[in-house]
Amino acid sequence: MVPEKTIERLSLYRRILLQVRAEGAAMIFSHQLAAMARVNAAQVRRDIMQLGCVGVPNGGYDAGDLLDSIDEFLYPPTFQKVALVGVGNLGRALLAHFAGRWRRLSVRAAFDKDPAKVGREFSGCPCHAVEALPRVVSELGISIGIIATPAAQAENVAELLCDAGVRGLLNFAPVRLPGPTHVYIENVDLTSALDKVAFFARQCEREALASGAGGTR
Amino acid sequence: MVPEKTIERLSLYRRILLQVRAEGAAMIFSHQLAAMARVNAAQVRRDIMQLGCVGVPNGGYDAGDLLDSIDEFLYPPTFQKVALVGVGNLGRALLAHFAGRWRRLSVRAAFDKDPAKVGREFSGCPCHAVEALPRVVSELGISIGIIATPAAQAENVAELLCDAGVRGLLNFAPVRLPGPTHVYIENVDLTSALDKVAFFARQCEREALASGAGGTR
DNA sequence: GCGTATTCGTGAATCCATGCACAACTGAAG
DNA sequence: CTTCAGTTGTGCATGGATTCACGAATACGC
Repeated sequence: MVPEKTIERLSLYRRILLQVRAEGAAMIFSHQLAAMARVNAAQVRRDIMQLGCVGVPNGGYDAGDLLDSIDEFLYPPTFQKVALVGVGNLGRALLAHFAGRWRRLSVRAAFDKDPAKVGREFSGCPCHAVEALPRVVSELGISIGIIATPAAQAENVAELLCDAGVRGLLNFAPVRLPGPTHVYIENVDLTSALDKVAFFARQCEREALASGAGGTR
Repeated sequence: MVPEKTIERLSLYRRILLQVRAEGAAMIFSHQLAAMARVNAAQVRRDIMQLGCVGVPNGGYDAGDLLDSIDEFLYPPTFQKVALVGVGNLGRALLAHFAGRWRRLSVRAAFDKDPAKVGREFSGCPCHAVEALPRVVSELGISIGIIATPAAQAENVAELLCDAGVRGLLNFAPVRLPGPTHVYIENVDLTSALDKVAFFARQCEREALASGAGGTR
């Protein structure tokens, strides 16, 4: 119903609006928001329409109202809990990155199979043994899983999480996870991302040389 | 010319093919690759066409040839060097994640403004002061930059890198970077990603409840 | 050699996202 | 009150990516 990209942009608008409000601006125009988010102004207005939020012609949008509408639209009325599996370098970085970033969403449990990590806390989040996953996820009512394990374990972990009742997965392992019905899966492939940048960087290089417009190299 | 998504998938196919070859299979069909990459078989064939690589009807593709073609297509003839800025939690995780993963691509320099980090090595990559960035990037011939700084510094760092001659940027800071011509920019927004999963997880939840088909919660 | 079942390559159709352009509306100035 | 510059909301066109569907080609069994 609501386009995926719109959700991503709303999350971005929210951060921009927080900053805008901190600077004291009460009203904001679509083209201002668009410039800061590096998107088209029409796009911004379309996205805002999805919220049911309206602006006034020649008046713009009320930054506070907009922020509230995004919060209400994007975040749940009840608290939403997240679990992270794989407390390696990436897992710890994600825990630190996500800690305290939301009001009604937080990573409440981490899991790892390394006994040295079990029982410790990482960025305020307790680490359990993987064996305890079904029980802990169930008991805490966790609805989202983040997978930061090596590729080999990813599929297994995904199944564990889904069986335990999770409804969304954010996967950082370099494999594409299958999508069981009624579980939303987002794959973030860091290796592909760098491969892509490397490829198009070379293409830019060639274009720059061909057109004569160019950097230092 | 070549679709962005195709490049991402080729990177994925490559990893799958490495595994397939390790298991001893010589030939592979488009539908097999498609199943493992969770995409459509026609998509796989289209992507492979871009390589100029051909298969034989009813015979499939030669896994080795395919792998070589992808390597040749995706990776540069000359070595490609990468710099990472921001050696925080995320930066260190990325250094560890990317270390030794490619043959003709590697992260050769890291930068941070914390004097305690300057001079040390992280995952085999030396950390320099940010002030040294223009010189080091130039001297080493680095063509790609990874930004893992807080949002506030991201734009500045991006400009530094571009001025130093970088042709591609992979940005993990929670802001959208502007795109100067002839520099390819990829924004990876972790916060948006989790927001998106959280949103659609709730939607899945509702659907599951509505349809009666369901998990444990 | 021949028929059959299977797969590749690709034109056409479909779908989704983005950008353009304009009518409708508002607030301010004269 | 009237005019006018400026903004919102949205129909329409554009474009890119994905899927469908089918002709052409091939391996295999007999």
